[in-house]
Amino acid sequence: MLTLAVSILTMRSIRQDNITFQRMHIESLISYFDNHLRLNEEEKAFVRNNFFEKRVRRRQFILQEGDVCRLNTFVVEGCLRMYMVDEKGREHNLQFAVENWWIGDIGSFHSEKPSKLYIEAMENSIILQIRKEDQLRLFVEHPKFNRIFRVFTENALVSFQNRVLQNISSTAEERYLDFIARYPYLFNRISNVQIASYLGVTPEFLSTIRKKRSQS
Amino acid sequence: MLTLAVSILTMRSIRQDNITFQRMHIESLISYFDNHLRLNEEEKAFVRNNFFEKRVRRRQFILQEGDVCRLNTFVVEGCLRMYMVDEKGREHNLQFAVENWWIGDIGSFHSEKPSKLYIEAMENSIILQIRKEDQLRLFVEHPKFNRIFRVFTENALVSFQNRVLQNISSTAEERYLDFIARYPYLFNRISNVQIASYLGVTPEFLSTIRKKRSQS
DNA sequence: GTTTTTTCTTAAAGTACCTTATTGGCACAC
DNA sequence: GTGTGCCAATAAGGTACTTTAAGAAAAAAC
Repeated sequence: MLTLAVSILTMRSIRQDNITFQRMHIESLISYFDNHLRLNEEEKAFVRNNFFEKRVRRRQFILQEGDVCRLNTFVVEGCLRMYMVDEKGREHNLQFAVENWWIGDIGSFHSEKPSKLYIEAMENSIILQIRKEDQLRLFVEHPKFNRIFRVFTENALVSFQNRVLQNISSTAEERYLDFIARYPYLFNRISNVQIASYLGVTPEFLSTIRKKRSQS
Repeated sequence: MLTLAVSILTMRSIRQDNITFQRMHIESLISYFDNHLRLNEEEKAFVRNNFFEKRVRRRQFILQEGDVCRLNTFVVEGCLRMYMVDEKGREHNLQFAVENWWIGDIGSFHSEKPSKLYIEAMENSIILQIRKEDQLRLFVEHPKFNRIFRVFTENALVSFQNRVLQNISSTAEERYLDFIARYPYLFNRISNVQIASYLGVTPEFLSTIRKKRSQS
């Protein structure tokens, strides 16, 4: 009898923890927004009601070529990558996303045309997603989010501009060093194959770059 | 006396034309906005009062390395380019802008840090510019523009993403063909030196690509 | 209309990077 | 234990692209 009571208590405690834990995730998105532009209670409620949590396991896809991207994704925990497969079957990483990053095929999301991209979890991950129609409502009913997302998009644009500049002006070695300097937390977390694909070189050539650097 | 009268008339007529002409320019920006999201009279008035027209001649700069980019620029007529100069003195074109395009160093505009970019007119051009503080007022006083500029920025982001994908996955020849297909009006208008710099290859190599293509 | 500058082309030698193939190491499944 | 990926490293031969130099054509400046 005593044992039973303890076991029920334990279960309840675990359940409680899970609820707290899940609530924490959407709250971390809310505080993320709130840090950019203070939200009122209505706006917070909209976020709570329209983003839903999802858990994806390593190697699971949240978008595949040919699908229309109908969800915008915020990463709470874990790591994902977005990539293209060319006609020779080679993969090319367009973007990684770890904690507090957004990921999605914006082009497909807006045009509602089939995406040419894949988004795959590289680790077991926890994400928050919103449907396109809800995001549109978000922008109409709570115009503040236009401003927030305009700034996010501008920041993303700047980093892609820098990447283009690097690609047309730097060697693979320079791009690798810049990657390490810019994303030290990624560099320790993902394989060199993935980094090579992001930089636009073969893993073999990245390996020779690394060797050369470790020697000098 | 008659001659004098005629000459005054002519002058007035020219002056009149210029005024009409100038008014037309800001109106073309207004109808550009209006096509994206219908503007009311207040919003139109704000645009009329806060964008100012400027004429720049070929080879003139509207931004130079080290300057903070404090203006956002809309091209009414002409053609400009934005580029970086690397440590070896080579120029790398990040973007062109012709009629109805926006150009500016968004990173510097927001951070107010010195830009690493140049923006130079490649033809005599007519542009409309807004100061940063006025654009911020635009966003606060007329929230609709957050939405408009969010969409512009998203479109720009998509095209830079495509460019990154191309740079890491395609050969110079493929990128050249794509450039021609995507921007036929630019291809006829700017020199191959500039196109090469945009694609990230030397003019000499672009020349061999062109030769190879003209033969087959 | 002439000079000056810029653009386009060609060619040869050099370098950055790719392809293919082979190896060994490490994690995970059966 | 043995098989089965997946990842990192290495090497040799090949290709894409650069560098340098030089000449001709076109455009811009005077």
